[in-house]
Amino acid sequence: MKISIDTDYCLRALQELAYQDRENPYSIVKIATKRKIPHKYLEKLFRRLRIGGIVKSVKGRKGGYMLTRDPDKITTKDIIMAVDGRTNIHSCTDRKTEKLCEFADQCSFTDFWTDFNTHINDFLVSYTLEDFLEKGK
Amino acid sequence: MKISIDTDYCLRALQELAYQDRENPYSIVKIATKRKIPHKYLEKLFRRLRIGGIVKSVKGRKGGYMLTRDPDKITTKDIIMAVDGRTNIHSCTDRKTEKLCEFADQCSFTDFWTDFNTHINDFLVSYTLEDFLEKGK
DNA sequence: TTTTCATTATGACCTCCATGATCATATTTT
DNA sequence: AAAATATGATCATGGAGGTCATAATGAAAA
Repeated sequence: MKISIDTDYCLRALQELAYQDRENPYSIVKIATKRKIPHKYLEKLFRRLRIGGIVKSVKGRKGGYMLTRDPDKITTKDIIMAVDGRTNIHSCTDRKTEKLCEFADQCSFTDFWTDFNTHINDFLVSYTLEDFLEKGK
Repeated sequence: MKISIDTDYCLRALQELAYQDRENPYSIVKIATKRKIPHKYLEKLFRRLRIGGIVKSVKGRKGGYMLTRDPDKITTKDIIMAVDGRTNIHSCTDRKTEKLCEFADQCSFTDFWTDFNTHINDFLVSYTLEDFLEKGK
């Protein structure tokens, strides 16, 4: 039960990107060096963010990345979903086959896990990228 | 951001133990075979639960484990703390040195992580082992 | 009283996968 | 040509998950 370093990197990188001009692409190398993130690694993360619809890319010289929408429209849930593929802390599925446990409906833990997932989800939806920007800068 | 299998195992095992007579030790082998948990692995987990004050042990023949207190006095937070050593999802510390980030007080993410940890903590405290026992059995 | 046996106690060890990170190379556009 | 993204292969490592061997303990059988 720990946040992945991927999420951590993405939050910092997206914060940096949010400070830039929305209309001009900003390169990964700049973000990476500024925020001290391995830039080859950040490339991979931004690929996921692009597929997840958080950022869009412009190729070639003068290219780079831009946010697809205003920071207050990007929740932490959106970001974690894009980068990790899920936000639920537990699913009543087999760890290997991914199949739902056949006793889930009669299991006394199911409600607990569902409730837990919901709490986390609600929390993550309540924070947006906007919340991480210093006002007045 | 995923619950450890250790937590999962412990919840099931403690539920099983909670169904037994509080005054008589119940052996790990019985719990393990009943709940289909590798018993050698469960031994290690119960060591942590004992050190964490969730269960107490009786050695020798007829020995085994017992809960140290009533199920409604054992929260999921207690269990996860005992078995994983923490319940916080993120700490603003270096992953290797464990030292607190020197910019934590001026960092715009600190509040978010603190808030996140608090939410999870509150949630975990609100559930006890009692909640997982079928009434009327 | 002695022995046996079922249990916990402890630490070393093993295996494997996910995480974290790099490299090489292709593609695009100024 | 240069500077950027795009993509996939590959590498390294730690931690998660699990096993093994052996000692210590204490109740019950002999």
